[in-house]
Amino acid sequence: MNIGEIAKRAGVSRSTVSYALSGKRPVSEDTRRKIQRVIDDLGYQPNASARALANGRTNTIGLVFPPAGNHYTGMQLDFIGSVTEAAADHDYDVLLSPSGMDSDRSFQRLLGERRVDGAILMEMRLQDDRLDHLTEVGFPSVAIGRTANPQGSWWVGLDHTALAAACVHHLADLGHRRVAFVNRPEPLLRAGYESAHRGLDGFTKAAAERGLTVRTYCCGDDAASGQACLEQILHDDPATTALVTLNEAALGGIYRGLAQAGRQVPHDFSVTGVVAGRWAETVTPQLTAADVPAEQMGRLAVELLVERLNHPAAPARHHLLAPPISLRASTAPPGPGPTGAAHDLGAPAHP
Amino acid sequence: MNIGEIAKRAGVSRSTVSYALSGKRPVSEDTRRKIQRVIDDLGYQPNASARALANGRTNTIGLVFPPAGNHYTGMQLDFIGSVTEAAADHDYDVLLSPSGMDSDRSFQRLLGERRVDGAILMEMRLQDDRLDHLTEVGFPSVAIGRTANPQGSWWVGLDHTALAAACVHHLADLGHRRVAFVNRPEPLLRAGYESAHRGLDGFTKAAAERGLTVRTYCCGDDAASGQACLEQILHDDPATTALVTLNEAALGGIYRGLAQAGRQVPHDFSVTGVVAGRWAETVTPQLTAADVPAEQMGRLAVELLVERLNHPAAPARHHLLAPPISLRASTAPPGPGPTGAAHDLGAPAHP
DNA sequence: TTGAAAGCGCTACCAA
DNA sequence: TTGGTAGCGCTTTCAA
Repeated sequence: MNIGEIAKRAGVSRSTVSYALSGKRPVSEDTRRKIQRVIDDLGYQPNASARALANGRTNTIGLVFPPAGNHYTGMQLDFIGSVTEAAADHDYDVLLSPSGMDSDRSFQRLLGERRVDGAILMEMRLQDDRLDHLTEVGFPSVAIGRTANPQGSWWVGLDHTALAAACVHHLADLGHRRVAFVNRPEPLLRAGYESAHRGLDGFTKAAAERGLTVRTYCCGDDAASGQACLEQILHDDPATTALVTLNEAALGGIYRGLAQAGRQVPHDFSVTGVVAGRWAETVTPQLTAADVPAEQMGRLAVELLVERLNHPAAPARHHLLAPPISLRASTAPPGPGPTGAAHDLGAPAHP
Repeated sequence: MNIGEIAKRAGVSRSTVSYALSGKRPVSEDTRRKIQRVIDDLGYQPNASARALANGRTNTIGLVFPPAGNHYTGMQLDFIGSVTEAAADHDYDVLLSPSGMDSDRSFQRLLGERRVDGAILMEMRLQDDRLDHLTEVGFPSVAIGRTANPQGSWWVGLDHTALAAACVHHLADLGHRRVAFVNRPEPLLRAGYESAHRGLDGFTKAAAERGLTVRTYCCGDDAASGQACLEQILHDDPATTALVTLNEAALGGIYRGLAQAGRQVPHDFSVTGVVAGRWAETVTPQLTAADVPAEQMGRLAVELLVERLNHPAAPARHHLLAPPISLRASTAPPGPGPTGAAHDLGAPAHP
């Protein structure tokens, strides 16, 4: 059933039906009611492809979500969920593309075949060929994350530098002097992942500023790697009393490694980092962390994109978020150190 | 740029270009090369909407993934990831719909506006209005999960009954007599969630068979609820020595509750259940569980759907999976009970 | 306030 | 082996 059928049954022309639907031209209350009745009776819905072909808009946005290595992280799920729901609120559908690079078949389909009106990019890199490509061809997009040079582009990002620094200051304030940093997997760092780089930067600078002794590690996105990484940390410097992590998926493994090394959190060892709140609360003790507001970020990204689609000439806008650290239960002043067996020295070793 | 432009530059007709692209009609090697050259030069890609309009296929599949309550679970992420990648392998794109019900706007768009060729349904209920609707209008779909009466429909599911029963037998074999069951949230159970119902069934029957004393609980999909639920369990029957859970998101909270109650896993208390392997390994000790093969299920669902799309008259097919229990570290023979302080009975040497 | 008709870009039928 | 052309179902301009 198509618009012609509706027109015939309502005794009007196809254009009138179209206008009655879109409201782009006045239609007498009478005919509009007549048409609506037929539409309701037949449960008519206009064909999306035809509509897209005729007016050049698909009412679909592309969500480019490459796997971060072998698999996806919990944070990505939060983004996908919030983007999809926000999009639905604006009557947009979301088309998924698992593309890691500009040259992916799936990415090419998205753009080249004009399946979507605009795109939201996840897992940004400091130099991002996907974004370069989009900007070059003038395709509307909003990034979750920002490149090294984000001027003139649309994005909603997290101030990873400030967040990692805040973690360092928090630990330094508690009296920690020897702190490790657990980053995302090495391949991602090499690929130029924004969060990994800026986080590392923020950590390093703040640590230098506070005169801390630090070591930095890359760590696979899974529990086993987290555990291995923690073992490495304690092996490299048993006097380490705290760590900062960006690696949500490794968190469970880090805790396990700590437990097996006989370090109790937070008495013997403090853990903090940048992690979506929902996942920070699954570990025991709950993680004191800068909570990634994934829900809000997804929603903002959609809103920016919709705005951009509606106003093609609008100047670039962005949101840089820097959520505060949520104090939970995984940090405390440093304990007596690796040799001590007592867990009850109320006071920090280094005030 | 469109197919006409290509035709003009290659000095052939539009139909020839079309056939050269689709291969549905022989084209001389000469002209095909000429055409290909122009296409490569201009980077031409056919417009998806036009193509969809002309041949009635969108090359897109819909993934209907309703939030399970307030938010999404880790397992859903695994499904989304595997479905998207499997679809990409078949040159299909994936359109997301957060629809919980047949009547959702987003669901109606998917079908009514013919945005997709077929759909994959997640979060099945025993009576599922979405599937009823799809079947009624003859829309090709594959469900991840199955209804009470799955005959004649396409699905890939998990034998939750057998899986939950296997957990019970595993615990009974170890000597546990008082066992709790931690289900998905109550609203989902009331809504008729398949996994929640069949899991509960399998648990109850197997427990009766083994003469166990049991209590069953519903539990919110988050750590806080898990903790609260565990407290309730120990309050209701402090002699409980083990539990079976389907609730992956509550797992961290369950462990926390156990720790706070002074029960060590697995010495004083055993935990097992049905959980995607990746998440079972984030807790310490790692969870002995029937691993949900989410990756495989997503892939199978796509393959079934593609088969169905290519052979509209093919008889319904399905896959019922029943993965074995992966023995990890969270179960052991029951300890001395709630009063005992000794943690060094016959349990495994390794914490 | 309404209708007729020309596209949108592609596919596939009918002829040659 | 190729070209011409009539749709696919909708939007929108032009006329009335």
